[in-house]
Amino acid sequence: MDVRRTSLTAHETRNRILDAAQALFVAHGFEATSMRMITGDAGVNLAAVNYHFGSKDVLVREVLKRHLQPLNAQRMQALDAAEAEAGDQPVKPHRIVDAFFSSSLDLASGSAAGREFMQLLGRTFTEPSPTVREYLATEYAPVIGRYRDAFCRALPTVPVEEILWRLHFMLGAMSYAVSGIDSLQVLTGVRIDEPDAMQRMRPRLMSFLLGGLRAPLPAGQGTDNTT
Amino acid sequence: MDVRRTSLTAHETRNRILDAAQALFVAHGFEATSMRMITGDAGVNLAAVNYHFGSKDVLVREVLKRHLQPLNAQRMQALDAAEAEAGDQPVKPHRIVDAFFSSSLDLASGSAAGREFMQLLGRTFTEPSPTVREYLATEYAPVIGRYRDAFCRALPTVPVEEILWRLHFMLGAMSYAVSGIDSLQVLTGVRIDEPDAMQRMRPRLMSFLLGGLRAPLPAGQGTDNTT
DNA sequence: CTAGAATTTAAACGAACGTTTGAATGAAGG
DNA sequence: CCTTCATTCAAACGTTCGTTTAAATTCTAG
Repeated sequence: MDVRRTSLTAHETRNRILDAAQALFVAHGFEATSMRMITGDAGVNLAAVNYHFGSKDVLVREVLKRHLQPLNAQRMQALDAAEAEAGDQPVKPHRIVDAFFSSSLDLASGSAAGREFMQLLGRTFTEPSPTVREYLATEYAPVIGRYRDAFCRALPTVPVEEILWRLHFMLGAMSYAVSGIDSLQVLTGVRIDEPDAMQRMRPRLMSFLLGGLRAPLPAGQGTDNTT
Repeated sequence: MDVRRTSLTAHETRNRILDAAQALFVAHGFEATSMRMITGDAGVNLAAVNYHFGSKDVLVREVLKRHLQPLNAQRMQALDAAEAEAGDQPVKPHRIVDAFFSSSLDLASGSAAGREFMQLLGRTFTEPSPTVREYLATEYAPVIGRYRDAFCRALPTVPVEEILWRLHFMLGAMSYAVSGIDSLQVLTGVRIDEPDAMQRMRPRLMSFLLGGLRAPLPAGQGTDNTT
């Protein structure tokens, strides 16, 4: 009845599968990565994924959850800290942006696995798989809600719809910057593999995001700015 | 020897395959879309794809090429026109941004098929398939080159590396805004299916992009700004 | 030491994949 | 009319997919 008997090696097998799967998902995508590729790279038996995770779909979710859950928790904490520091004043916009995106960039520039995961995460946002989309939505919903509210307090004169659009644009710029770095290579010759690529991108991305956030609102030209 | 005998219906078969394939690629991705799904939706025989295109890989390229080639041609023309209008003066940055992104947004807001294609294109940038990446690179290289030069002339004080980063960020914000609109739905409740969603997004995106482009350069903090 | 659960293993499962084949179909030219 | 050639069609090709099975192995607890 004691479940924790051989769990040490079991956890090791699980982690080896998760590591191999993450690397292969980045390199080939979810669909194009087969169980045999994963178990082969992980050095475990083909049946191990189904034994430890149940199915490939669950494995995909677990690969994402492993790093996304801590990441979003850190995003919450960073906003907590910024709000505590600001007292009863609204947090300044650039602090909110910093809280959200620094958490991501910390993960991306911390380790090779973190960079790998952020690359995967950026791709996953445009993943059509219903399972993946559903998981991402539930995982992100509370975080986005908190940040939306913080932005609304920080920019009380800006309609909430405008704030959501800009949050969306900022998310896109970052996701693409991290995950679509291969296309950047075509344009600039900068490779993400260079260990300091993330560090060099970071201040540039932050400046760009804040510039976009602070841009003048478009004049009410034809669009229904009823709110 | 006369090749144009039954070619009229042949072209029709080709187009029906391309249309069905594009819709399915958007809904399920390249890998998850099978030949049987495509030919079934198109109402043609299973062997038709291999007969008319040779392989699934070629079909994917043809689906992209059909709209991307005209799109990039229009981007070139738009920059030509802006440069002609500016005479020997450098084109203003906001005109360059407008030339590039208006072409995309025109396509996205023109027809349902155009919107569908732009959604597919945004996803394709993060597609790991080597065949697709290679095609995108060759298709985009001359366009990016022209726009990079235009930006360099318009912003002579800004280092080319900074310009490329910002171009990359802008591309990401737009790609994500168009293709990842499903995640926007989670955040805002705005659905891309609404016919005027693109029109409502357009001024907001343009304002955001220009704000990011004009943002102050990050101070040389720790990064090697040797150039 | 031994009973028993947890894990690993090799082998096989049916289903779906992209592609190929050879005959049937249809329209145009001599 | 008959040949010709492009196209369509149903059927099958071999391969790979995710998953399952049952025996072998490893580990722990009593």
